[in-house]
Formats: sequence, structure tokens, C-alpha cells
Amino acid sequence: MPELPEVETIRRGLAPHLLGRRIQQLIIRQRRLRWPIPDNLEALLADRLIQDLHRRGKYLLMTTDQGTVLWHLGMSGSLRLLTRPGPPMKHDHVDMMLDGTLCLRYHDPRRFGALLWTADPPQTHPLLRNLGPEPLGIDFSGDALYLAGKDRSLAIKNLIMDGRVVVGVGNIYANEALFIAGIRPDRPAGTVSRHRYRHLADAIKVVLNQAIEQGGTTLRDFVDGHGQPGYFGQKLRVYGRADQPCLRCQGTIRPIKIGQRASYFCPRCQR
DNA sequence: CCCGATTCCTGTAGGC
DNA sequence: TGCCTACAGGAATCGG
Repeated sequence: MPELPEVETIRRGLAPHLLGRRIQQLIIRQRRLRWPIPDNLEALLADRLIQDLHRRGKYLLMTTDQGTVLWHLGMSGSLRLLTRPGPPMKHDHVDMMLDGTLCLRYHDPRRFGALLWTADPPQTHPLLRNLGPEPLGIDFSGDALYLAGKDRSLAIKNLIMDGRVVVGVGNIYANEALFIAGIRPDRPAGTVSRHRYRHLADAIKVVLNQAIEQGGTTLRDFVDGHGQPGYFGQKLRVYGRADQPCLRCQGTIRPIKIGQRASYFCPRCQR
């Protein structure tokens, strides 16, 4: 499931190969993703020059000479750079043909991803306009989290997974960050002190940076732009470790559902 | 405004 | 072996 570290890993891997190249042709085999791929995207992208590859939250932003491609990988999407593409497999929905035989191929079994276009500054696009700060940027802090969470009853885990509060933190890293910070994931956001919010903000930064260093987390099918898995899965402290010993106190990691989502925590270390 | 439930989708795993 | 069901989840949207 691509969260911020996985998208950043893809971005870093692809950028050197894409920058300065021209899109020869876009081949779309399935337009129905989270939102339909725009009807005229083939025409809009033909002959466009790729000038930059950015990330905003979990969105990959491909800047061209006439506008920006917004790419979201949903939960099962992958982008692979292929030097000589073979015949498309099932769920290979889009091929972006670059100079020569180079091909950027989008694969997404569950089709929760999106491929959109804007000619305007991307930050004004409806999907990006209301996004909160980047967790690894200077606008994000424990104080910012505290302000977003005070007087609110929702679970702290849901607060940090809300893209309007902070972007890029999905289910896996929310669980990990709350373990590092020693906060129960189901604790009402309004009951967390400013001091503990500072710890939490630090924990989010730590876990995301560690995951980026490891090339992301491959639970089942995540691969980077060159088809390589990430290795942070071996370093997960609580996620998916129900009934296993806590790495800190040897107590037992407990699974709970929070807002229909799988959550894991150590009842002794997290309060 | 706030917050929980619902929705999209398909591969995988577990029960029988 | 095959059929069925439950489950996984990012994030917009709906309903109370």
C-alpha cells in the first residue's frame, strides 16, 4: 500500500529517468479508476516534455511544459519503468511511452488509483487544495497537531490519517508512529497533551524517514519504479504483529479495529 | 462543523 | 478442487 515513503521511493527512482524526456504516446486500456481518466488525456500528453517529478502527500506530480499529471496509486497501484515492454498483463491499465522503447507502465488491480491532469498550478486542484502540511516539511510540528486535535473526540489514529491535518500517513505508519510515541491509537485526540503531540510529530518524522531509507514497506505487492520491493516491513514494530511480543516490554501486541481499520498496539507501552 | 459509515475494487485466505 | 465469504484499505462523500 503506497503511503508517503513508498511514493517517495518511486519518485526518487523514476525522476532521473524521466526528467527531460518527451512523452511520445499514452496508451490507456482501462479508464475507470477512482475517477475516470480524462477523455482527452492521450491528446493532452502527446509530445509533452517532462520537466519535473514531485510528490505531494501520496500524489505523484509530473510537471510538463503545459500542465501537470496527477498520479495517485491508491492501495494497489504500481509504476514500473520498462526498457522494452512485453505484452501488457492483466491490470496493466496505462502505458506512457517515452523516447524510443522506454515505457512507464501503470498496474493497479484494485483500481483505487487516479490519473488526472491540470493545466493550473497543481496546488489549486480540488484534490490538493485542502491538503495539510508535509510531515517532513517545516510546516509540520507537534504544536500544529495539537491545534488540530484539541477539543476533538475522534481517535488520535484517525486524526493523523486525516490528509487535512497531515498528508501521507496511512494505516501502517500511523500504527508505528503511535507505538513510538507511546500513545494508544484509540485515545480521543482531545485528551492528548501538547507535550505528547510533540513526541508524536517526532515519531511520525522518524518512522517515515526510516521507511524511506529502507525503500518503503512491501507487505504483499509494493514495488518501486524498477520492480524492487522495500525492506521496511522487517522493521515494523507493531503493524501486523497481533499476539506477538512487544519489542519494548515483551508484553503482547493487541489488535483492535478503529474506524473499520486494522490497528495494533501494546497496552503496556501505549496509553 | 464534526464524526462515523459507506463506497469504489479485486486478490487472497480461510472454512467447508 | 472448488465455491463461498470475509477482509484488506485511501480517501471522497454521505447522513445524522
